[in-house]
Amino acid sequence: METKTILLDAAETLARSRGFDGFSYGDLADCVGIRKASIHYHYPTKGDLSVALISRYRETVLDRLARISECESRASGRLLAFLDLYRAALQGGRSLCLCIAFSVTQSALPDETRQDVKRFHKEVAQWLETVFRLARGDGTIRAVTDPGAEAHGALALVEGAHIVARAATDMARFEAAIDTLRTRAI
Amino acid sequence: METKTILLDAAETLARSRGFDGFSYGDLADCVGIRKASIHYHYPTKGDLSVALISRYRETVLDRLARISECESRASGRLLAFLDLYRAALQGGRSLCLCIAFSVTQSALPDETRQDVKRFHKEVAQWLETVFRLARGDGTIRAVTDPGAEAHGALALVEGAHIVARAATDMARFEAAIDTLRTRAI
DNA sequence: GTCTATACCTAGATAGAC
DNA sequence: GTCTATCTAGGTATAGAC
Repeated sequence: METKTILLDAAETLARSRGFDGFSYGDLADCVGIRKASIHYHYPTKGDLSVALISRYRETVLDRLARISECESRASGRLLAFLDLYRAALQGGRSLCLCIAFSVTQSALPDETRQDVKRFHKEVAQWLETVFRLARGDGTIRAVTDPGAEAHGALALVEGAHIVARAATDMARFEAAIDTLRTRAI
Repeated sequence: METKTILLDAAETLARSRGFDGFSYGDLADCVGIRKASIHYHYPTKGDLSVALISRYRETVLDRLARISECESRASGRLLAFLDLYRAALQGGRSLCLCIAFSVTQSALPDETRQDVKRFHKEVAQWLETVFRLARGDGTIRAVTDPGAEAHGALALVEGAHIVARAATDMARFEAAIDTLRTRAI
C-alpha cells in the first residue's frame, strides 16, 4: 500500500479519536513507523493533511450512501443502513465522525477544509431528504411530513449521538439516542 | 469580579469556540490581561482548569433547567425553553456546548472531567425525560410514546445541531435540525 | 496575587545527505 | 522517499522577587 494512504488511514484514526489538535506529526510518525520529516514530503503542512483527510472521507461516505440507494429500494431500508453506517463509524465509542473533530477545531484549518465539511453536511442532508421523500411515497417510515426538516434532524441526531456515546464510551447511548428515529422504520 | 471567575469566563469562551486543545495559557493570559504564570496560581495545570470549567458549566445549566421547570408548568413550554437555552448557547455558531469540546479531546483530560461530562449528559437526559413524561399527561407535545427514548434523542439532537450549525456558521442549520422536535410542541 | 525569568519539552517545518 | 539534524516558535509548568 502507498505511504500516502497509510498516512491518511493513521491520521484519520488519530483525528477521529483525539481530535485534529490532539495528535502531532510525531504521533503519526510513530504509528506508521517512519520519521516525522518524511511525512512533510507527502503532506507539507498539517493543513494539507486536513484537506486530504476530509476530501477522502467525504468521497468515501457519499459513495457508501450511493451504494445504499442502489441496494435498498425502500426508504426504511435506506434509513436503517444509514444508521448502521454511523453506528459502525463510532467503533464502540472510540471514534467520531471526522466532521465533528473539524467542527470543533475549525479556527486554524484551511478554508478548503472548512468548506468541505460544510459540503459534506449539505450532501448528506440532501441524500437523507431523498430518503424521507421516498418514504412519503412508499410509507415505510412512519409520520413523515417535511422531508427537508426530517433530513436535517436525522443528520444532527446521528452526529449528536456520536458525541454522547463517545463521552460515555458506551454504544448503548448511541442506540438510545437514535431509538425514536429507528423505530419509525417499518 | 474575582480573577478566578474572569479566568473561567475567558477559558469557557475559548474552549467552546476553539476546543480545549485550541487555546493555551498564553492565549488566556492575553484575554484577561495578566501573565500566563499568574494563571498557574489559580489553576496549576490545564487539567485543573478543565475540572473547574465543566463543574461550573454543569451547575449553571442544571440550575437553568431547574428554573425552567419552576416557570413553565406545561411540557411544551419546558421543551421550547430547553431549545432556547441551546440556541442561545450557540451564539450564532461561534460557540459550542462545552461538552462537545471535551468529548472530542477526552484522552488527555483528568478522569474527573470525563466523569463530569458523563454526569452532565445523564442529568440533562433525566430532566428531559421528566418533560416527556409530563407531556404524556398534559398532551402538549405530540406523539410521545417512550419518554426515555425521546429524552436521549432530544439531547443528541441539540448537540448535533450545535455541530452542524457551527460547521456552517449558520443558525438556520440549528433551526432546521430542531424543527421536527420544536413543531411537536403544542 | 502578580510579576520576570527560565527550564524543559514538543510542536510544525526546512535543509541537505543518502 | 526517507533519513538525520536543526530551526524557530510555542506549549506547560516552576522558582523566586516584589
